Amino acid sequence: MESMNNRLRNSDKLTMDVIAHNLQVSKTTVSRAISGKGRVGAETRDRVLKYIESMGYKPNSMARALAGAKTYNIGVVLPDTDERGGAPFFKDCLVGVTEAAARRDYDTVLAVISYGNLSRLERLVNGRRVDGIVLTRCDEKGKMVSLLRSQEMPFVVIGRDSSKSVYQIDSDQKDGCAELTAKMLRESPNGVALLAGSKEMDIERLRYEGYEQAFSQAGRKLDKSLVFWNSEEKLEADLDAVLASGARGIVCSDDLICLKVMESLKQRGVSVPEQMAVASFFDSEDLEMNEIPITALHVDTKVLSQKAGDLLIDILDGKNPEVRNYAKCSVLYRSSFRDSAG
Amino acid sequence: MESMNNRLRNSDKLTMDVIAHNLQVSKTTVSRAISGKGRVGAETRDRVLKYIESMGYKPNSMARALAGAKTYNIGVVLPDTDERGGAPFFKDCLVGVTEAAARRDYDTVLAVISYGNLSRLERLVNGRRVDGIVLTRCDEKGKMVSLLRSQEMPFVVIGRDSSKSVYQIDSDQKDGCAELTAKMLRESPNGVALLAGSKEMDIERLRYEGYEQAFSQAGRKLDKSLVFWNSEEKLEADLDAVLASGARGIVCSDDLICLKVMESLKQRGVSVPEQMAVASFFDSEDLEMNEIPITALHVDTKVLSQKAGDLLIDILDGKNPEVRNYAKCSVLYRSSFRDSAG
DNA sequence: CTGAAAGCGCTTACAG
DNA sequence: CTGAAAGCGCTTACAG
Repeated sequence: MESMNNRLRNSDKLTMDVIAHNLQVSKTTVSRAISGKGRVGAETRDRVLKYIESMGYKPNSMARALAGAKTYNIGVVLPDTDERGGAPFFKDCLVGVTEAAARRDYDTVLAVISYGNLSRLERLVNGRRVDGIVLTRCDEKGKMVSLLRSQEMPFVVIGRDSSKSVYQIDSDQKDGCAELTAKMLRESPNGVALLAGSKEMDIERLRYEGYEQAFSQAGRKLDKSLVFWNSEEKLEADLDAVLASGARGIVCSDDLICLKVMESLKQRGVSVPEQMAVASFFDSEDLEMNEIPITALHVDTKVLSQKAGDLLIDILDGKNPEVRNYAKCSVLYRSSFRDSAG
Repeated sequence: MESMNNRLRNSDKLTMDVIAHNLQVSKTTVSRAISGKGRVGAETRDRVLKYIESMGYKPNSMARALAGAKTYNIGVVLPDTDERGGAPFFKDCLVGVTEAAARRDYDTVLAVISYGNLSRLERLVNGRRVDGIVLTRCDEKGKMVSLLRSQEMPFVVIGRDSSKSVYQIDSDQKDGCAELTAKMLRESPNGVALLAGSKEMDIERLRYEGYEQAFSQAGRKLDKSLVFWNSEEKLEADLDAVLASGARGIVCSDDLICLKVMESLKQRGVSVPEQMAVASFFDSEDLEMNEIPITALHVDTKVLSQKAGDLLIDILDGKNPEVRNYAKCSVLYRSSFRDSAG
């Protein structure tokens, strides 16, 4: 009878009060057993844990949020535009952040931003509906950063941000370029040429550093005459030089240059990869869909965004992580260059 | 001095209590002015509203959630798989639902589901982190429906669901087919042929109904000899018949049939759209990318999902909407058939 | 190790 | 039309 009464009471609404009453302990003890914070006797803790498990009790998240001044929600900002090929990137971001968040007991709330209108983000931030924000690729990042700073809302950026004080998580292109170059170098005794873009661009210099690093790590001499800057503008001449050099491998700093290289090599009757290995430091669908699919350095958006979620929650947990963080790039081997070692 | 004191106090943390104190009214009044529920003098209301506006006050959403037993969050479920071409669909769903939600002061929380593991959804539901759920295309919909029902969590499904009691929002293919057929009929005095799939399939019969409707609405006689079921299997024979009939238009019930039709017409030297107009009742990227881009009925995922969000919130607001709801399809005109009227 | 009590910032009967 | 007060379901000093 007694137990039946309890069941009836409980089935109505199971709260810490009810649990405490049924277990003859205090609400405080129940709370501590669940959260793991504060001392509780091991025996008591187990009893509580077992009971809530058996009853399928889940703490009310809103009450927890209010009392603890934490929402356990993180916001993810994405643009409402559908740029060509952009959708997979954003879906991967969302999935990655959400998985990382879920593992640490956070949920993900969306803010969809139209150009010129940050109201959706303001809502999340001003209404304190989230504890922190992940910013994905979007216009007006600058404005958002100002807003978040002024409201003292913690945030991280997926991708490179020039500010030294913005938590960010980017792909480790330098290491990736080094890895790809190293692989090619191993099979190309006469060197590997680099067809790069403008030296003025940070990203181009970074890729060059990776290229450089592969040589020094392999203990090989870098032949500067095989490095071509601004290559789009004088591709044919550069390729003449590469072919004359006897090098059997080319790395291109992006997909556009690479596509042109492939076309020119085809014109010249140079077969890829038999006579010349080719790879790109930047992947794109066009590389995959090319007549001869092209090996390229690939950024795994899901991994990148998982790290972004983890980074944000580290910050929320009061840890002091690095401001700039990098996720490893992977080489996606396709026909234009195969790693015979692997 | 006094006012400065207030400013200092307020800048610390602006709550209803502080506002009530500063305005010499009760918290109750402030709350009512903001929510619009319960009577407040117009003058008082305006004073409150003006004040909170000037102070940039935003009610704490967690407190509101706890007190009101409403989270003002809706959950959206999506799979973690990246099926080919699926990403745009899910991004559009998310954006659509989120926009509809935002307009009605709700936020969107994600639940990413891996196959065989509903724990992420359970978290949202059991922890009462959301007031309702939007289910997108995913495996295990059946299990989810059971879970949601057992927890009495309101939900809607994007797409057709066979259950008569599941709130759902689907594209209005019947009307769309009718519209497309009607347009073609107007320019094809000798009739429009339908190359369909299996009569056993609901969706195929539905499309046929749309086709039929176009005839009756136009006051034209439907020539059954121009309707071909299971057309994939005997396409050449069917096309022989269509061409012999003198019909100048063909609608195909899906993209696969349509692609085959285009190929066969090319073989036969029949030029599209000059000698034969062609369109599909189901769009796909392949239709857009075809040598002759093909006109097709298009489902606007964003509109569909906006309606899903609105439907869910209608339910949450205690309205009693229809169980089955439809969003208009639109005809995407491409080269294979142009609407000369438009 | 454990508990009584205050407090998080709202909403909403209930009583003027 | 307006307010005092209880309550939403937790967390967390504070005091044993």
